[in-house]
Amino acid sequence: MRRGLLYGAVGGALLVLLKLVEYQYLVRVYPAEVYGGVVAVIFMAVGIYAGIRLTRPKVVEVEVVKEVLVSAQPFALNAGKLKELGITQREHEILGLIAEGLSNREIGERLFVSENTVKTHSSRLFEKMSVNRRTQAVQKGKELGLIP
Amino acid sequence: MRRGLLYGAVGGALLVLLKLVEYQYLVRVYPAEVYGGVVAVIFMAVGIYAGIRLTRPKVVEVEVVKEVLVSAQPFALNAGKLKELGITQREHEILGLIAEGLSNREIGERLFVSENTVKTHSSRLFEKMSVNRRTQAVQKGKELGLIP
DNA sequence: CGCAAAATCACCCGGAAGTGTGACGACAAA
DNA sequence: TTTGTCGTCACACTTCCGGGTGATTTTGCG
Repeated sequence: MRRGLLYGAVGGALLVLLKLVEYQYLVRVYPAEVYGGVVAVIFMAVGIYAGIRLTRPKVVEVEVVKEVLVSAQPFALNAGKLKELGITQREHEILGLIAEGLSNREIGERLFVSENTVKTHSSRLFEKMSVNRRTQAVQKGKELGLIP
Repeated sequence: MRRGLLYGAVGGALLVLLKLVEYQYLVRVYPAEVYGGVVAVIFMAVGIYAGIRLTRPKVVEVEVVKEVLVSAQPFALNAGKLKELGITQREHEILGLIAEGLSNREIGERLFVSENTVKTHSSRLFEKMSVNRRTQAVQKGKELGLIP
C-alpha cells in the first residue's frame, strides 16, 4: 500500500523533472554530458533516499527473554520417580485425590469404585512410597514432584 | 570502511556511464528528453539499490528483557487470615505439624503435651477452618497461605 | 492364546482420627 | 473482681484409616 504511493510519487517527480528539463536553456549552456551527469546525480540521490525509505522499516526486534527463576506454577510431573517407585497410574490418581483432602469414601464415589478398592490402592501406594499415613504421602508426593 | 569502497565503486560506475554516453549515436536517434529519462531511471535504480545496500546492515536489535516471576520460596504468612479465622498460635503450630505428616501422638510428643490436647486443638482448628479432616486442613492451609 | 500386571472387591482387626462434653489453671482486659 | 480467652487434659464414642489376607476380573503384551 505505502509502496504503491511511493512509487507513484517517484514516478510523478520524474515526470515533473523531465518537464522542467524541457526548458533547454540548460542544455544550451552546458554540454550534454554535464546535463546527463546532473540528472544522474539528482536521481541517484533520490534513489538512495527512496532506498533508505523503503528499507527503513526493516527493524528486527530480537526479544531476549531472560528467565531468572521460573516458579510460576510450572508443575512438571516427575514421571521418572513414578516409574522408579512402581506407582501405577491408578495409584497416582488416588494420591492426587488424597492430596485434595478427600476421604477414602469420597474418592471411591468420585472414581465409581468401592471404598475397599480405594483402600487397597492407597495401601499399596503407601507401601511403595514408604509412608504409613496419607498426610505423609501427600508431603512426600509434593517433595518428589508427583503432585502439584 | 565498506562505505568508502561503495562510494568509490558508485563514483567509478558513474564515470564509466558518462564515458559510454559519449557515443552520441544514442543522442542522435532519440530526443534529449528520452536520453535524460533513461539516464534518470538507470541511476535511480542504482540509487535505490545503493540505498538498500547501505541500510541493510542497519538491523536494529531491540533487546526486551522479560522477567518471569522470581518467587523462589518467599512464603509470606497470611497473618490476616489467621486473625480473621481466630486461629490461635498454638493451633497454627499444630497445623504446621499436621502438614508435616505427623500423627496426633507424635505432635503431642514434640510439644510435650498429651495426645488428647492435640486432638482438642486440632478439633477447634478444623472447626475454625471449616474442614473436618486433617488433609483438608493442610490443603486449605496452603491455599490461604497459613503454611508454606 | 496365555501370562503377568493392574484393577477391582470383600472382610477383619487394631489403631488413629475426629466429635462432644466437661473441667481446671493462667493471664489479660474490662 | 469478674469475664473471657487460651492452653491444658480426660473420657467416651463414632468414624476413618491402615494393615493383612484372599479372591476375581480386566487388561496389556509377547
